[in-house]
Amino acid sequence: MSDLVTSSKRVTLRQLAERAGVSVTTASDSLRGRGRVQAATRQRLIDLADELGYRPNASARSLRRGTANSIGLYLPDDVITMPYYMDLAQGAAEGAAAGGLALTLIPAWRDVDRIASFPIDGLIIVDPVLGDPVLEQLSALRMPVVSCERDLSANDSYAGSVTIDHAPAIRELLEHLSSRGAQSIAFLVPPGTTSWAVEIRSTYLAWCEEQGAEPLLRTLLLAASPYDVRREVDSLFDEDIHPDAIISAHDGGAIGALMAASERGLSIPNDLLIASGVDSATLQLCSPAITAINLHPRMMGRQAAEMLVHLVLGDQTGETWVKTPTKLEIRESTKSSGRLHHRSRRR
Amino acid sequence: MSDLVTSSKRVTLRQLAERAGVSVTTASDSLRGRGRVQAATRQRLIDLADELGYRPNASARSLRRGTANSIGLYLPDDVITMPYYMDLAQGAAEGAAAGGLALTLIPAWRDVDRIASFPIDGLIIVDPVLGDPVLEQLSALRMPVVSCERDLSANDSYAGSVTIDHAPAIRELLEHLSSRGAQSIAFLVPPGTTSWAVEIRSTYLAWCEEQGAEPLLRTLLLAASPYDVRREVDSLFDEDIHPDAIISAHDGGAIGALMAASERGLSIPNDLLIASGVDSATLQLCSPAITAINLHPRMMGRQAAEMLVHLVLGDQTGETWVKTPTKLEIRESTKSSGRLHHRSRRR
DNA sequence: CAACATAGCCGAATCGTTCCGGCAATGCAT
DNA sequence: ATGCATTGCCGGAACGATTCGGCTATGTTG
Repeated sequence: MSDLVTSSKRVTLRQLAERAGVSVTTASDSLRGRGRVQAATRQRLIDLADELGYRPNASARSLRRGTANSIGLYLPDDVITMPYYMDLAQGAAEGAAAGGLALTLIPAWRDVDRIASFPIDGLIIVDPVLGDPVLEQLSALRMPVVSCERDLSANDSYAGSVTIDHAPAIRELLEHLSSRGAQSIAFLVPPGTTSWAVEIRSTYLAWCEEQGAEPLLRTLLLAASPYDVRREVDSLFDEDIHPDAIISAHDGGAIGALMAASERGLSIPNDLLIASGVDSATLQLCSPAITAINLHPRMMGRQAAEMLVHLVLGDQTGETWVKTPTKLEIRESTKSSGRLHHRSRRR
Repeated sequence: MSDLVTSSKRVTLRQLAERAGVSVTTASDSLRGRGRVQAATRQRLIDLADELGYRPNASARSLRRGTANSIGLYLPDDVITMPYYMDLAQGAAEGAAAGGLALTLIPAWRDVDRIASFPIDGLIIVDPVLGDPVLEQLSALRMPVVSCERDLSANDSYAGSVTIDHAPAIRELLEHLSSRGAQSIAFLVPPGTTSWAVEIRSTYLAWCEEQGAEPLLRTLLLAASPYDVRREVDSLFDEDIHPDAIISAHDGGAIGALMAASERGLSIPNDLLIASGVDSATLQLCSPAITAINLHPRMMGRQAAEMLVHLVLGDQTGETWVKTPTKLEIRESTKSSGRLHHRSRRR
């Protein structure tokens, strides 16, 4: 029943200082751990602030410090419906909050000026896409920018980035399929406008070369229509190719492959192995559940946010080039116990 | 090459006023359309502001006005990986930006105090879940709160909400299936902790009653494991039930149903119709593509944000209870041309 | 011409926090 | 006792936009 509870306004630093019988300077210094304040006094202020539920006014702090107390998240516009990005966004929000900053979601309008008009101290660019006009003007933002995944152009505007070693991950998947007896592994991959696409594509080609195998590559937009997906998958069977394994870079392609295969009476994983380069909930619900590479998007978002927080706060500690680990989630779609059953080639 | 371009700092109102040879008051009044300023002077200031690329400092404005210039988005924590929510979030970001506010993504920590510590003027609660401790303390936030979808508890803390008329949407789907010859329609639905679940569940039961049909209801968590999904779907076939249509409230269940059905050698849509209560990209990639209800999440997010912007800015105009339309996306999974082929019942 | 109204503009306070510089009191060495 | 360093605390000036009230000129009315 104290007046503190009933007072509708939030407690200010001045009120806190008055209650404690000290100046606002001392109050501020106590709470921020700055200046020269007796330990006892400092603790008294901290306790009182806690008791009164004092919360510093973010606007005032921002004005004084010349910061916005927030970082922005810039997502690719055509694929934002992928659950991957929602996970990443949540991780970023958590990472930002852990550093005392808020996460502002930037609308998918490809325009630097509009981004610049948001009150943010830094920006996370997710999956920089080659040709995005925004990327070329990042320096105009005059704020630290970190990327999730590399920028393909030789863009030196980034203060840091969180990346994934796709090469070993794809190799692990290829080896896995190979160990299950796959000899002809097809690969569906988006066009090379992101470092992810480029990296997994070249890794696949290199691996094929090493193995002396004929690459079986199909290009498929991330935002491919159902029709496109089916056409590309079908093309793998229509010609006299008959792969015994299909990897799709994104989950939709894997599901499309599963569908096309079962329509043709192929048994997964006995006749054909299927895997996805990105994990998603639906892959687990398929029958058989589809093997996929878990890219840990939530962790990636969190790491990017934490890194950016450090940069924004001028913290010299902290890496600016970190890697997120991957994990191959092996599921039924590649669990054939014996060797693959190779059907006779027919035309 | 002007000093304006090279000056690294942003232009302030004071600098703008000095350049124009007027006071800051006049400058502010001109740009905000307040006070008494000659039309010519006003226009001159507007032009100059545009030329210098003046952007009001959000922190200063916030401090002065006592607002944060931002609204928060609070998402359910266990299902955020659904693409539905990513769409909704993007729509909300756009809606907020259209009103000059930023959208802050609130981390999925169920704690009012932490929400209150974010600099936001209002909050969007997406899919209020019965039992969420945060919902009971919304009034402690002392800011307008709008919801996407109704709150099941008689919570009067909302200043507005965006809802969906699920009843007619589900009825349309049921009628559609019925018109395709379905006589025994099974329904997979989450437990009744959200208004969505409750509404579609009761609509289904009511419709069954009207039709004199035996309801075939299975409860399935939104975040159900693959194992759970399969168990519930299988239970529809294991017993002597043999539905000729299955609706799953969420897309994962529909895919699970499709998988289970094809394993049993059922032909979709000839032996069994399948539909989903929520649309998603993967549903279109299935074979056959799965009929679904498009809930227009992006529009919903946008509407909620716009409504909240109005409330925050004290705008009296604008509805506080709006509805988002739905659209039944009919696809191959329910497009059987003739009547369903009813197999002989066997045990 | 006096009295008053209004248009057009501006000074200065305000929001809440941070932090530079300063002041008094105390400790310490000479 | 004197000089100097250190500790503990505080005054007050920013940060940039908004806005209240007030001040001049000019017009308007009787």
